[in-house]
Amino acid sequence: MSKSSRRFWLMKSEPNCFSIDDLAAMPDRREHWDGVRNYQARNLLRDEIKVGDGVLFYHSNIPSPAIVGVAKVVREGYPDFTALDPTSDHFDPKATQETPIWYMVDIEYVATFEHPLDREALRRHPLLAEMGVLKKGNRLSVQPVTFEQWQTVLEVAGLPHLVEV
DNA sequence: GCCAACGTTGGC
DNA sequence: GCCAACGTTGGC
Repeated sequence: MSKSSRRFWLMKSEPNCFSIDDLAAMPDRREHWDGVRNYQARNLLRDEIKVGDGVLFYHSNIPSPAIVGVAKVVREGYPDFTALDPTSDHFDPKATQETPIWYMVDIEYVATFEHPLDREALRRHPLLAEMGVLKKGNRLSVQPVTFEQWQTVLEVAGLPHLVEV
């Protein structure tokens, strides 16, 4: 098989909450992507996102929102235990062991861009201007990215060798 | 801080 | 099942 079946995603995080530096600083450079409380994103985490998929790490809710680096999926959808934890900010009283409702995946740090790709840079590029993250009102915290967009982001970021990582 | 867009909730 | 009210997201 010449074409791999892996897919590509963009995941948003507020860096004040969890940044790419935080991911890189984890002991094994891995962390679970918890706290997603939107059904559309939940369905992606539970059903679509597979081990080996590529992740564009996006920092939101800051003066200059941007794609700041790359990660990869190392564990597929499993119940988001923070929904069961009454002390968690992400606690959901409707979630139970039997019906967890919310799911998460684990990702592993791959690289940080020397120069983050901000929204202006994305808009400037014909292939990237179509990305969901640029669309007005798009609030999905996990969203699909095409291979072409993935490849282009890595090329623009000066890390073309990571396209196949 | 503003506000548009969106998702969820709950009365009816 | 409709829809208004509300809360949240997130760029600017």
